[in-house]
Amino acid sequence: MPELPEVEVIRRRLWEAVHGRTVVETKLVRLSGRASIGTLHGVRIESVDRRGKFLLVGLSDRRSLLIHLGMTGDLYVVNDWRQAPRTTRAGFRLDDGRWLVFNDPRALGKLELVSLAEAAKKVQRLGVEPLSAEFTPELLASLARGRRQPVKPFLMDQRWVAGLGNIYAAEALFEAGIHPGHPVGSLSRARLARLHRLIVQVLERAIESMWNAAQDQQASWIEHTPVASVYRRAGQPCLRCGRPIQRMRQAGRSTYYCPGCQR
DNA sequence: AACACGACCTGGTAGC
DNA sequence: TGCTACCAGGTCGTGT
Repeated sequence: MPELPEVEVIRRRLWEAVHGRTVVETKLVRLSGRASIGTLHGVRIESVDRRGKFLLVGLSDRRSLLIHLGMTGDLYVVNDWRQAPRTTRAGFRLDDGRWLVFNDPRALGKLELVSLAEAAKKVQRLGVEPLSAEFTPELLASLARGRRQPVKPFLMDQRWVAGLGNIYAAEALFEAGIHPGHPVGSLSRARLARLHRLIVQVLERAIESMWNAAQDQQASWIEHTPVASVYRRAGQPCLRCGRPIQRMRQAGRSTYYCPGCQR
């Protein structure tokens, strides 16, 4: 489920819950395939950072837990191991008795324990952070220049801009009034500037609204996106013009858009 | 370059 | 109720 806003909210909740705590026991469950890690104990959690859709949990032994949540991953703290769901893949007991749980029903996530240098290297190939000062209309324009690729797959490619996934790419394009199939390189400067602004806005709004919602909940996943004007709304009327939202296939993924509002 | 497609995995739901 | 088919917020590798 996690794109940038979800991962960011998870990061903030995690930081509040675990910073300065020491891991005293590791439980690995169903941890095959993409997840690999040794056991972990006696190390203090010193930081929880995010880069794109990756979480980096910095440890006192100069190593880092590098986590990608895949499609269905979640990371949170429970008071008791018995509260961890059946689909849990790893758990870390903290020195206050609580458990940091990596829950991942579809098991498409990744969790690995690497050196700080290795972690840095792995996230190095990611593109610009869309909520950083580095992400400007000019940068977006220069990334787009000369590319004939449809704008939506372009936005979802983590090498250019890191953190947008299927939902927020579709939502930002709807807000910007841009058709997802429009070749990114032939969008006007003004439209790219508008897209830039709406990417930032859509992400910030989602973080804010989920962060507020997260204050009330202890451990459960924030169920749905606060901003879904088009995503998964095929056949339903567009909130702006009333025409039915369309679904199309792009690069193997569903794209939702309004044929009236998006050109 | 820009796709399509399959692999990796499991669960929810719509339709019969 | 039970079965099937399709859908799903991601990434990676291969083929065309």
